[in-house]
Amino acid sequence: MTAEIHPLDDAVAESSHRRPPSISDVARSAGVSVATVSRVLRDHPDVRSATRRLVQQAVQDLHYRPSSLARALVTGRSRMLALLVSDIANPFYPQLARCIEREAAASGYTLVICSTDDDPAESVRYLNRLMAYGLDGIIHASVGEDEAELLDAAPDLPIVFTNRRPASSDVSFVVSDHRRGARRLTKHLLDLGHRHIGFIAGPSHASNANERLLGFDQAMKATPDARSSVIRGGFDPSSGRAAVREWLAQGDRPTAIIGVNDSLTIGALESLIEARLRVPEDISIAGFDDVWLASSPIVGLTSVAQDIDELGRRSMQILLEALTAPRGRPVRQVLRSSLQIRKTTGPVPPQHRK
Amino acid sequence: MTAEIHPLDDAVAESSHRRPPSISDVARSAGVSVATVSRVLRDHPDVRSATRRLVQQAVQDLHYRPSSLARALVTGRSRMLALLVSDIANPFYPQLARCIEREAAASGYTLVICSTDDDPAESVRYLNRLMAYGLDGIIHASVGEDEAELLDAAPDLPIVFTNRRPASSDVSFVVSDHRRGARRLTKHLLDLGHRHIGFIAGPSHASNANERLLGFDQAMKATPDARSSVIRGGFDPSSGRAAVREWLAQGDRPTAIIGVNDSLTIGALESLIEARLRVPEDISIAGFDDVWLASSPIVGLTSVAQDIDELGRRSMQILLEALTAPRGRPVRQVLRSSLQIRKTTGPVPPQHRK
DNA sequence: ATGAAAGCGCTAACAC
DNA sequence: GTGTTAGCGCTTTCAT
Repeated sequence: MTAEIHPLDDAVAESSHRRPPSISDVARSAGVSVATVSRVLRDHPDVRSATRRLVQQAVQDLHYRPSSLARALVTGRSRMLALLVSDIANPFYPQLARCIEREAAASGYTLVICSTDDDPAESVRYLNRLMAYGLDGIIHASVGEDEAELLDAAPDLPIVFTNRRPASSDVSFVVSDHRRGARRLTKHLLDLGHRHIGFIAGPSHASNANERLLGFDQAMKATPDARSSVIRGGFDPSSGRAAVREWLAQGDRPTAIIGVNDSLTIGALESLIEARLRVPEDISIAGFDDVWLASSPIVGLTSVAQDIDELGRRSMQILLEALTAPRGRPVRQVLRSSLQIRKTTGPVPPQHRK
Repeated sequence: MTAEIHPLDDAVAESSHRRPPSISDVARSAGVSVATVSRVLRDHPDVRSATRRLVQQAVQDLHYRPSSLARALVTGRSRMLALLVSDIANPFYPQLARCIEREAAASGYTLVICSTDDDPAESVRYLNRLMAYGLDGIIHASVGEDEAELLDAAPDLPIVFTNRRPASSDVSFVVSDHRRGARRLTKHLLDLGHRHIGFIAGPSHASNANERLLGFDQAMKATPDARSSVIRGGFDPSSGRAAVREWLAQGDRPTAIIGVNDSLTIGALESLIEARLRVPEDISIAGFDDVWLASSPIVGLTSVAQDIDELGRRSMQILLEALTAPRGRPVRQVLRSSLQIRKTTGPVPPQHRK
């Protein structure tokens, strides 16, 4: 392959920093108009196949790459999507993110993951920043109290909520049946003989946390001699640790503990271990989400599993539909969760039996 | 607040879908030219403060938001950065990502996190996709064999490697002193009396993994009666499990195991537990990175800690400099790692003492 | 089937 | 100080 010589081409080796080729460079090189190049690039049928090949050749030769920027500017669609999560360090979210990422890429969309810390201001800041880039849509999986602000910062932006149920009634969502899951888990503990169960509840603004608490309450209320203790906090391991410390300090600790998610529950478990309590002989503990670590033999945490992949797949699918069909009816889906019983829950210790 | 009436304004309630205001709308509303509006937006000094206020008022009234898209198209800078990671589900990366995200946002940059699976094709695909959006720079923290491809897919793009040392000599990087860390960890085990140490090495293409292996080898070679077994694999927990299974199957297992990262090591630990081996009484085990889970009392894994936050801060700082100063000399930094001794490493069991 | 031309929303000369 | 204007790289009528 020998280099051709272009006599008197303007800018022959003129500068070491040559700008990337534009569509008009391709057009010139192929001897056609920019419109034709544009058609070829978008697989428009009205192009003679000879012309098409000509253009494709020029594209190759020049290593031409179309500018999504310019394209987005003129079409008004950036093919860029955002996923809002509470905290990418909570293992539930990477799993969701990877799944959604894959789906998005398969449909030609680029996904930007935003860790909001459940701070509404941060959510809105992110959203505004991305809207300036022409963001096409959002999957909202974080649980901060940002729904109203978000919805009116971007009234016309397709959005689907997942992991949390939106308050507004005309927004699409996919969630797990948190309440039912909580009921089943609570029932499991009651069946094991526990009559004093602690619930580490997470922040009161989070709808998924509240539904889980609700399910717990329902199951407990249905059992006359059962007694519950609820402690509020955050979603992270340190909140779990704090809750356990509080129960231990006050002397009258529950014989079983439910944490509102696995991340927090693992923190609680840490504190139990530090306090030399044996799990489940002295105390039982269980969580929600069934993240990878929960199922690991190291921890073996009893947990209410969400079908994270299905959550991701469906929310992406709903968003894609909203993206093409402008104003469809909101889609509302609830997925089954499943109770995974492992080694952190066992019968109530003898001395606490009635 | 009563609504004003705009008689005969064009497009009065003409459609429910009004397009967002552009800079020329603002200009018209403020009674100035677009150039002046642009100046105000960019804090250009050559604007009378009265005019400035006028414009700012119009911006507020119209809820105007400048289009980063258009801006990027004309300036050639998108203020968008990418972080390439191997696998966002490996807890090392979210920690790094959050730190870098924060730094980026503080400098007005938006960060896109890309999980490459250490697949070069995936890296390049991501990069191309983002370059079409005018990506300004990259922090490369994934360890796939993609260096050459990446570097010539984007020869002029500022890039800094972190977590891995690039082969090319004129690329900036910040890494931890993996080799020294490995030597210290190995020495710790040798001091405990271990003479047969297994190393689960990760993929052979990963430079950080190789440096850790190198450090291990150095320390082992310096001890005449010490014997090592090395098993190659991936970076994830299942590779750790596979390695342990192999050692157990072949009967002559090491008395101590080092995993090339914590994620993999935790997998190995799982298999030890399943095999009813007591840690550290029967066998010792340790890893690298010191992710949060390693330091948790549940696991309490001995680990060589990287200063992840510092890694993030510095790589961002180097990238920012490269972004402003076009062609500076490459920056090469090596950070200290520190050995965290916890409860998974202990003296060699009596029957294995010489 | 192809081309010419008008923008998309902005910045950056350059004029006044 | 402020306005005019020519693009940035593309898509999209509308002609031909």
